[in-house]
Amino acid sequence: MSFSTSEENYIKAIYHLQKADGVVTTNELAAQLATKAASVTDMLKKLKAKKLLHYEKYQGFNLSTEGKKIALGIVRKHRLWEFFLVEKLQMGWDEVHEIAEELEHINSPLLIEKLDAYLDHPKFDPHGDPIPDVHGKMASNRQINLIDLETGTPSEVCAVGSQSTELLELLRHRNISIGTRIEVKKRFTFDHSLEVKINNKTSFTVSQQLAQTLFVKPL
Amino acid sequence: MSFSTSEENYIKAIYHLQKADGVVTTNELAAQLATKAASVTDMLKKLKAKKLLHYEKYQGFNLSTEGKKIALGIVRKHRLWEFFLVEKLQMGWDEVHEIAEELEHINSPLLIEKLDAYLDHPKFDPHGDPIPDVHGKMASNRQINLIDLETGTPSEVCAVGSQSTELLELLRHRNISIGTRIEVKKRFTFDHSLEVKINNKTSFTVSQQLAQTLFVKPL
DNA sequence: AAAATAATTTAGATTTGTCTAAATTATATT
DNA sequence: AATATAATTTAGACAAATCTAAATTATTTT
Repeated sequence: MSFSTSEENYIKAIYHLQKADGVVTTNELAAQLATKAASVTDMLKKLKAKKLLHYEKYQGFNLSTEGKKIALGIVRKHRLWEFFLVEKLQMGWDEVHEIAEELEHINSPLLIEKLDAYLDHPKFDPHGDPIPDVHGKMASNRQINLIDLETGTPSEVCAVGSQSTELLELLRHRNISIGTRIEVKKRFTFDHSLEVKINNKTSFTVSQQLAQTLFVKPL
Repeated sequence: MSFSTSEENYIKAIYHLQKADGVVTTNELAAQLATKAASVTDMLKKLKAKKLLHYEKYQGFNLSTEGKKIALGIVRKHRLWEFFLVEKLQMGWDEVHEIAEELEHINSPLLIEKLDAYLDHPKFDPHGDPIPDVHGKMASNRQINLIDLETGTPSEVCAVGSQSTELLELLRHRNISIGTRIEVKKRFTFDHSLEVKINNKTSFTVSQQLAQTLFVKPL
């Protein structure tokens, strides 16, 4: 079965709102989609009829197992395209979201598998969010971008936003790899660079660009 | 101004049907779009109101200057995406059309300029059709794929479907470049390879894959 | 627990793009 | 030139997705 762009947007929005297994309300969803509550109610009936969500009048709603599967497929497409736009087309990570919102509705499993392979099966998108695999599985890490790590919080490098040789060369030179302990010592607002200490030993400066491609898990 | 997917499909179909400056008829267009004549009439009124075509009841129609500009923009997107799918994602040139039909409606001038640059400003898509530039200009060559060239017709190499180093290496080795005279001597149906003669001198065999990336202009 | 307020749903209308069936216009045939 | 046929347009209906305004249900307040 295949879904309209509108249906897909509702499914994705519910997915993001229901975090874990919470229940979503009509007004919440209407706000998220910049639409009216009445429109949401109409769509809920349709999605319920298609067995994509659990919904009883006035009681809130959340995605069924099938609905979650659909949502993860859309999230997968969105994040793979974002990765492509930043990594291959050199777009800024702040200007790719809207374009990915359109690309995510292109319907071709073959295309997405080819794209995934071409990008070398990335695990995280440029914002650090994990990319679900074909079966909907993804890294559940509560990871954040190094640039967003609070000063003084010990943490561990858990992902890199790119596989480019240039980046890997720099990381090797700095002795940074997955699992390396890292802590922000000081931030310079002028150029958004950071002074970090790794493995409680070596200290050095990290550029904004590098900090944006490194993902860490606070310990 | 921006257009719906449906409007864009009508504009593109009219563009392809009106070849040069011919007039298109309602039934023709209905057949092309697999829709009914009545639906076409409805849309024609809308497009006329938007000044995208010249249309008088019962008299046929064709694109206005503005309409052609829109059409060329869509054709540009379609062919750039096809090039991307074949060249980068390694898809077969027979399986990319439908996907490009969806991708061509993504609306982001920045995206298309970035994609064009990433692909190294290709002049022809994988089927040998010229790709319009940002201003709608394109090679007007009546060129065809080498694989479609009739046996015994002298012709001239006028484009290559890719800029990959692997291809360029092979072409240098074979002494083939833009302007080289080429003629098909024999075809082998088993593997679709061709025996060709270049510059009326050297003969050798050309694989199906190579023949599909070479474009020639019959003399 | 009743009244007031907030959230949600229903009813009915609108827009876009489509359709069928009927009416109109153009073209071809005799 | 009149008639038959083919092409096109009009009229009216329908589905999807949205909206406003009114009605209903839930929640909060006193």
